[in-house]
Amino acid sequence: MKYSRQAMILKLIEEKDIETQDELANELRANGMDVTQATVSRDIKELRMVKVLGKAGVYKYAAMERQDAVMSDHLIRVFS
Amino acid sequence: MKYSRQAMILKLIEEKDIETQDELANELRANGMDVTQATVSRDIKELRMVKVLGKAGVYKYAAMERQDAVMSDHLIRVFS
DNA sequence: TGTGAATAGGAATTCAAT
DNA sequence: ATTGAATTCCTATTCACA
Repeated sequence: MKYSRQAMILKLIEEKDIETQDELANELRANGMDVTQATVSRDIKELRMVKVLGKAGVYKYAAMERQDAVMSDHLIRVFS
Repeated sequence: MKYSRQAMILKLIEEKDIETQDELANELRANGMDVTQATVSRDIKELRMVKVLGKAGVYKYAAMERQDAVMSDHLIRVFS
């Protein structure tokens, strides 16, 4: 089921640094969710996730905060 | 020169939606800066830019707001 | 350092199929 | 609608070099 999987994705990226979609797919499978990279890619798109440069200078996936007001999308800020 | 190119990159992504690094390289060349995708990739990394889902449901490059305080980098917000 | 050419690796999409 | 397999496309990095 899609929504529990997407919820799991958001949880996973908070708990650990996920560098690739394959890695995320592996984590999901380790949590009993059978899924491929293609689906992870679609989930990432729906969740409007991004790949950001982490502190260690390594790329990792991150979630966007929900924002319902009108906004531009060429300026992004990282939050604590 | 690297810094004027990176400044141009930030300007370009504000002016128009850039979907790929090749497209960005083309724009830079159209502005007299001879550059390849490899360098654009490195610039994007240094600038901590991200690829976000734009309003039209199409991916585009966007800049991160400067943030010097300590912060997590798994939660991102789009700004107006 | 900074860069390009080439490549490897990663991600988005197509094309079924359900 | 949702997904996987395969493919295409895109990006990060390697390797050489200025």
